[in-house]
Amino acid sequence: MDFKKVEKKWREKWSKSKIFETDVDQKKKKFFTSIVIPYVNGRPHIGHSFTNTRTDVYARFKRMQGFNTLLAVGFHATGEPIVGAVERLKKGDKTQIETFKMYGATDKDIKDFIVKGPKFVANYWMNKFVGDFNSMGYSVDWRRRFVTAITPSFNRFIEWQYNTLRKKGYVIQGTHPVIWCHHDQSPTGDHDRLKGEGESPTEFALMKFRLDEGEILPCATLRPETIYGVTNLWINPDAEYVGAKVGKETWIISRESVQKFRDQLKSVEVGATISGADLIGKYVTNIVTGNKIIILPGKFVDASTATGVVMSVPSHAPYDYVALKELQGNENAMKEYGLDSNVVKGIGPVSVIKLEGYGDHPAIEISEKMGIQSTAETEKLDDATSVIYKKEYHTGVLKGICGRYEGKKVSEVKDLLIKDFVNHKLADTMWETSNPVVCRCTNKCHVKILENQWFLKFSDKAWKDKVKQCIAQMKFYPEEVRLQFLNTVDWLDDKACARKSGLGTRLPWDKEWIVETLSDSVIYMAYYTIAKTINKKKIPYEKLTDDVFDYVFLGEGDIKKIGKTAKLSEMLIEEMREEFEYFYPLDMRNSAKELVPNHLTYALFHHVAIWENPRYWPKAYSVNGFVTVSGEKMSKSKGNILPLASLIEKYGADLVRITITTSNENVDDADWKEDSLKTFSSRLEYLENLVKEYKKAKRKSVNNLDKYLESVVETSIKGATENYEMLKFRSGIQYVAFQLLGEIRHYIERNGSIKNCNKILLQEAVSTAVRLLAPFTPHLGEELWEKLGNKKFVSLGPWPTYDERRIDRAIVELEQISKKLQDDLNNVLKLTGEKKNAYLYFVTDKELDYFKESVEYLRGLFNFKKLEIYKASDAKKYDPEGKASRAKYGKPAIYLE
RNA sequence: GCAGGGGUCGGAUAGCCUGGUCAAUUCCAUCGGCUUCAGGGGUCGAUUGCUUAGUGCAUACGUGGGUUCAAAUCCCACCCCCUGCACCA
Repeated sequence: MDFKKVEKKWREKWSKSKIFETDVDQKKKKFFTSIVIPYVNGRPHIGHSFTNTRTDVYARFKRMQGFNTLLAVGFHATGEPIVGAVERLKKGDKTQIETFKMYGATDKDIKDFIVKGPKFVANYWMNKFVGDFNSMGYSVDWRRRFVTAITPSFNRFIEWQYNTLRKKGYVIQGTHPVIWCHHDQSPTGDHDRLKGEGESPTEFALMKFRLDEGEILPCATLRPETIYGVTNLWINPDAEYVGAKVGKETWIISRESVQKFRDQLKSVEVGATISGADLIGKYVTNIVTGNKIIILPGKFVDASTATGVVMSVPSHAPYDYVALKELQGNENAMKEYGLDSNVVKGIGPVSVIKLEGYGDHPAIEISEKMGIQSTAETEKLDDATSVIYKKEYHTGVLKGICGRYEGKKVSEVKDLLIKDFVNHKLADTMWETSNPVVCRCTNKCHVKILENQWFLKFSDKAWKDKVKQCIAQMKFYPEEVRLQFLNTVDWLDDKACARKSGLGTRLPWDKEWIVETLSDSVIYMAYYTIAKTINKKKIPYEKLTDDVFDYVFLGEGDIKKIGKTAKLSEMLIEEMREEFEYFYPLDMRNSAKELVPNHLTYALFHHVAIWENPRYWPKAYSVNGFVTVSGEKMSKSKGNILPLASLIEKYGADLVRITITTSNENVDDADWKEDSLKTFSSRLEYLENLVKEYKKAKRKSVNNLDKYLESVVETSIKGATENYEMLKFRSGIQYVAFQLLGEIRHYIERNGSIKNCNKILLQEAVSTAVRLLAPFTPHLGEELWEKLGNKKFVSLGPWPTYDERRIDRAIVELEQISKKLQDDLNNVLKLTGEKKNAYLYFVTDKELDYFKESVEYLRGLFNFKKLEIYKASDAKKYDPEGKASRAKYGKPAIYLE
């Protein structure tokens, strides 16, 4: 069949007849779902299509079942990527140009992108999306589309959403540490990093040491308990330090760290520059213990990390021990910095922590065991540090030297120590990452505390409980993901919901903030219900006041007053209200698993916050995995991204649809294999052929085989319907493409030829197969449906119904016995070689009767001259070797000669 | 570190929650036969070993142990793999 021609034909018919434009119909039950709003900085590839096609298949299934089904699609442009892409294009970035070109942008388009900017880019790709979705045969009501951040009335809707949330106390303001790029003046997310993926801001204790002159040298550490074992400080002699006024104190810190403190809400007045070398040899007081210790040179000290001042605890820190030993063995270095070698050599480790399995100085032990010779062996040192740190943290106990903290476990006392030290002004704290983070712009990042940031108060216990209540009444496919949602709700903390850059809607009460992407795409499904009216009547956004939305979505207020102040006709307001009331809630949301811990969960938070009444909460979530291509992850670098358009061009939409949707049905990754495409291609051809041939069936009488076929049809309908219902498309399609079609083939073969088949039953079987496949292969479905003599669209049903009573279990069992008997005959013949005559002995009359109809078929199948059947108890039977005695029910005895 | 998921006969998947009917589902792959079939067609058979007139036995479901008349399925320990951890779509 010419798939492309057929697909074009039906796409046009659908579009002309508008059957996918869904309006309120109070007489019919509705079904509302939407495709997860795609981000338009490119074009759909096979990855999107897995999730999206599953959604369309489900919508089509529901539509065929008779639901007034609305499948809505909008588009997403909120955030940074589109803006970023345009920026990169301006700089002539090759990868960006290639990416866009791969999706079909021309040189001229690229020029337009640069000149006309982000909104143009978004609209450009949106149109491509619409085209591709249509080519795929998605049954979308396009009257309801919009683009977030770009469609003004949608932005108005988001303003209403945030005003409402704020009124209810769900939006709060606060400070928050983020990893910050000073160069870009923005937070640096994981994906924006050249180095340091997975790093997050950590609060370090800042231990203070005082020079005799009064200046403070602050050392950042995660191990404040080791303050009792500090033997010296390390300063990088080559680095530049500054004296800086911090509060009432003067600190000596590396020049690089000044900006950090400023970004962490400390006022820092920079004074004199001090070279690291000048500090070497001076003494400071450990203000916790009162001990005097010396400052030593350490070139390994990174001035850009923390404060550039490091405290040395050789007993418990491998780096410090190795560095100290290195210096003690280096007379030249000591001389160079004017150090008294006797003093340096006199420094010995001070033990602070008792650690099982180790002696007094775990760091020394492990360094020696690992044979670490110099501070240059950073890999080994990092390992050693990590081992000691973990072990001491979990099992170490503080010794007597720690005064009132003696006998406490490190893990128990750490927080208390920091608190005590800070309270007594012996220490401060600062934010830093454990490992360096480098921004894509190659700048080194540090932690900044953002002020006046707006948050969604996801930590709110009552809010969480409500979400859990929502989860309890929802359906999940597969059921296992319910747990993931519950866990997400538990660990979710306050979520920053606004940024200062990118596309988006401004917070109505604080215009310098823009609502962030994951926060403006959580209740947009509600907007679909009213988008039709807004788009059709071109309602200007100013008329969509908060009062209007309150009335439409919440049923609050007096419509007469609202209409007057908003200058909007009451009728239109009522129309929107009716649409919302009819279509809401969302009956099914299908999505990829990556959205479980964010978008899908946030959507629940927002729904329960805005709509108190559970009637409006989402009904069901379905989650699927990602798509790999022949076992490999799709990525730009591997060059294996498969744009949807090129696949449709190559194979036609129906084949792509059925192959991708049945490639997997749980949350594991789905693999796109061209091999499976072949399988379906031949199955569909066979079905097509059946539609051509079925009319040749002439028989009117009904025999056992017909009853068998009838039973198989019923089982297939049942199996397919039940599995589709749970979006288990792979299992469902097995009933149709493999079981049902296979059994039809078997049926025709058993009848000898199509001509001998029962006319009505064969037609019914074929018609059933066409319909059960139609959600997957809608174009072919329409074509075959038409060829079967139907006048209406198969897309509108009716879905085949099933009746358990039509399944004749006895007949099914007997046919299975027959298949098994064939196997047995085969086996015996293989062992004995060819035989002329066959004799079969049955225990029951039931079997004997059934096989009477099959004698000729079996004889022909094995080329026997003669095939006779007997009841095993028959006295007159022919049975020279007494085989009949071995017959059992379901296993007739065999004699061959 | 915190949280979740998983390791099944060449590949991919089902079954395990509610132990036995599981040598284990289904698709694919490979090999062989057939179909006047020649190269993305259909169909039948084989793909742990031995044995056999359609059978039976022994090994098999990450590793090691346990519970039980009986375990892929329940319990314990261990090894390995994957995913998410936020201001980013």
